[in-house]
Amino acid sequence: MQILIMPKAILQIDGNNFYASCEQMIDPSIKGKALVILSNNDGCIIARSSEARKIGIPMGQPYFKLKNKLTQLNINVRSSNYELYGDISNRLMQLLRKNCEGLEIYSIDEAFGTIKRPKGKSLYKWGKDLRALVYQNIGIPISIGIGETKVLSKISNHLAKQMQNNSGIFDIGIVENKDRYLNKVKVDKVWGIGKRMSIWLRNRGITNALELRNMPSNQIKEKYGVVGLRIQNELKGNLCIPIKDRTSDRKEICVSRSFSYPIDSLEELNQVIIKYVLIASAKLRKYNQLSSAITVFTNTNTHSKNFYKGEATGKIDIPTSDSRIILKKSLELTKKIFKPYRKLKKAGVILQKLQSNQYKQKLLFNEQVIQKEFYQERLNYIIDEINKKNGRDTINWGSSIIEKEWNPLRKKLSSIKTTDIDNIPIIYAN
DNA sequence: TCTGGGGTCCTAGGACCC
DNA sequence: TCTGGGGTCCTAGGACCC
Repeated sequence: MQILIMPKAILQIDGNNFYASCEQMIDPSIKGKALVILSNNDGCIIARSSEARKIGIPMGQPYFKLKNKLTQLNINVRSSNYELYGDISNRLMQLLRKNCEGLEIYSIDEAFGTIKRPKGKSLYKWGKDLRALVYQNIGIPISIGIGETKVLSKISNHLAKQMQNNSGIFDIGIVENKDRYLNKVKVDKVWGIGKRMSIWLRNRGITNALELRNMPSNQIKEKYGVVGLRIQNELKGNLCIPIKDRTSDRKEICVSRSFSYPIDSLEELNQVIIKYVLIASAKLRKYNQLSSAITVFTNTNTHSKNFYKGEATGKIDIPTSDSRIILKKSLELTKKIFKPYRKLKKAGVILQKLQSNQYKQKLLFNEQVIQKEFYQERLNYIIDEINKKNGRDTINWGSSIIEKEWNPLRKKLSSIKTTDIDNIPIIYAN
């Protein structure tokens, strides 16, 4: 991991209503209209266009509860199309990287950047130009918050979204009356303050960012240790959470899904675990990393009475990214967590203890083993390449043939116009 | 009938070592 | 009566994030 040199200004950039904006970008017929995006299995609402937000459609609600209302109000609905969002995200991040000094990609729709601040000057104009450039090239509206630390730039972005005339840009690093702005931000909107902490703070009369910044730090430290202290320090303008280059230093890789219908046999559970292991180990190879521990887990419906959760972890002696070795281990673990007569609703695998493959232990054994390892690596590589070109399931291990029906439902999926050649829009010229 | 998926970081406590 | 002190490593679980 590379920690970048302490900068003068931190930027926090995010795509507005990112999933909804992506959908609206590829389908002009829903531009400017109310739209919601559903999670896997079309379960919950996980994103809304600003129009849907204005109407008062809540976030995180189960779709089945709101289905009628959405139809009545004529609100557009889409299943989540992660291939599309991932592709747009890559383009966005590439453009941002070109225009910032340092960049930390924080999530699919969000990044922290660094830029030198011209002495005592606001970066508002600079941000406005960047925003225009992104809209022109990617077609997605963004917001930019600027401040001295990550926590302050997050707050700045939050405020930017509320200011009608600011075009989604705000620079809290240079404003005259900073405290007045901090006073406006509710304490639970501060980055790093979640449900538990905000209840604790409110019980002590701390309701906004300004009060949090000014409260005695020993109280925070006693209750929330360095984590709490860091947030307070960042509010004071002292950079404690560095900008990181996280392109290759993931700590774990998790692949998990809910099934479209419950599973109750070991064979079926094995099948889905195999599928998830293959996705996870391909990711591992993509990031040039090796894993030396794996966890598999499964559970029944979280809302049911006899909730069951099984979890097992196993070590892999020599760190690897070889699908076959990881598969073998994961199936041993699957046997441990399977319970008959339980209607399993979800399962997943987590690859842990990741390390870079630059430091791979060389085997000390004979030539034959090295040869075998070499061919194994080639085999994995070739499978990845073929799947990258032709789609994830083009070629696969014999054991992973899977019944389609377990795969999550996406009834209202948009087509993938930017990543799939068959879906490229056709324009007819007269 | 129906309730997402993928991460990070920190701490406490146990096992073990000298 | 009295029961060292310091350290590391690992794991489970909490809290938070998008």
